[in-house]
Amino acid sequence: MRNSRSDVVSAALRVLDTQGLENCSMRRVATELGVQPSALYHHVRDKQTLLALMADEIVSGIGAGVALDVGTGAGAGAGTGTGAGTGTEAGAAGETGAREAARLLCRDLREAMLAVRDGADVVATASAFRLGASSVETRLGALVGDDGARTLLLYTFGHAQSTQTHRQAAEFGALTGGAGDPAEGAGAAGDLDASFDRGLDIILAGLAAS
Amino acid sequence: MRNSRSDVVSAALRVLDTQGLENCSMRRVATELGVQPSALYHHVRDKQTLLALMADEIVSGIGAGVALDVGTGAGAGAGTGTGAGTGTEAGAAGETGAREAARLLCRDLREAMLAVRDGADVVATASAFRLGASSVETRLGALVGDDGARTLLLYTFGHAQSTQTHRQAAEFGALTGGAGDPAEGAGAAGDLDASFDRGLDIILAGLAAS
DNA sequence: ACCTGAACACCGTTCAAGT
DNA sequence: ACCTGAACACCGTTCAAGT
Repeated sequence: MRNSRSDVVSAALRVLDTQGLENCSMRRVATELGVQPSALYHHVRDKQTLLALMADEIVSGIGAGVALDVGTGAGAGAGTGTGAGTGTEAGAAGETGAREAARLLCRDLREAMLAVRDGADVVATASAFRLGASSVETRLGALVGDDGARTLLLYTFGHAQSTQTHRQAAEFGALTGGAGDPAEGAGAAGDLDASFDRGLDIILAGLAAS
Repeated sequence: MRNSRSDVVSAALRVLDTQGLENCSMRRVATELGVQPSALYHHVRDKQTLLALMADEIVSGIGAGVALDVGTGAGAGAGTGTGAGTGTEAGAAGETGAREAARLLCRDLREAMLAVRDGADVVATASAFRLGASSVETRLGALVGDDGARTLLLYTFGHAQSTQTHRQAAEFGALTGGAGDPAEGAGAAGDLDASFDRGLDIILAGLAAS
């Protein structure tokens, strides 16, 4: 047994991270694996399938530190017992906890995508747009409802893609451009993180207002 | 003068709409134009540039019916005069008008992208991710602030992409699949529109709560 | 200015054949 | 089960040369 399916996925992720999505061809993955291109098709139906497996790998392990059931379980701060008094609401403190858990989940997802070159593109195209594909979507749905989950996910994907596009442009500019305005290069990374958080705030405020 | 730059863009949009983005190659655009592939490079630097021009064309004419300056001008319902009494707020009615104008702009943008096959993909990758590219972003920024504009745009792009992906899958299923559950096919289109509006509501509620 | 013809360095995928 | 070798039908882009 020379190579397994997960060997192929690992090699593909290595190529992705070093060469970028546009150079992540089946032929280069094969070369990375020391094998003929046709050999890949023994492990994977086609390139699209390989990209989906890569996306799964990128988001695997997301939200490990985030409580699973804030509203209903015994996990977070203002847990289970608040039910009877508050009527139709599931408990105000519990709802706040759910939104905070959703916030952490989105931050975690974003971080995982940004950790590998063009990761946001791969994840967004491979898993965002077939409904209910990811466990993250399910967990978000349980926390803030399906509409909220969808809104948060699309925002998170979009902002991560935008972040990676800007970072690549900045890298390119640093290589080709002049001496480089130091303030511009330094401020950019944190600015993008802050920008992401502000958008997250807007959506979470909207969910609170429902 | 055989062909102009905008002839190339038009031909490319025809190919896009009939064959889809994955088949919209320089060579097919050339064929559509009755010309050799190399001739295109007299009008357009490279494929990426052509895609950007196509994106501009797709979103051109958006928001024609939406008032330009709700908060500051004389356009919409509760115009200019409310300022003095309400202090730091620019007038509650004016803010509501701005958010409603933003809602119309986003709906308009979505509609324009959905009007051509894979239009959302083209617009999102070509113009969403270099900041301040579109006039739509500028207009949204004037209405609800930069963070709100970015959040609304990313959501609108993402949802439109998702919508087109699902529609294509449904089409494909209708061709290859069985007799076709009539309720499934009929309900899908309106469901996606309603889903978009609900997400929009969440974000606009969040902006109102700021 | 606009286009042709030919070439270069790539793609994804299939398929018989090997071990 | 896993892989090779060869082929098929494509790509984007460049460049000399034509009119």
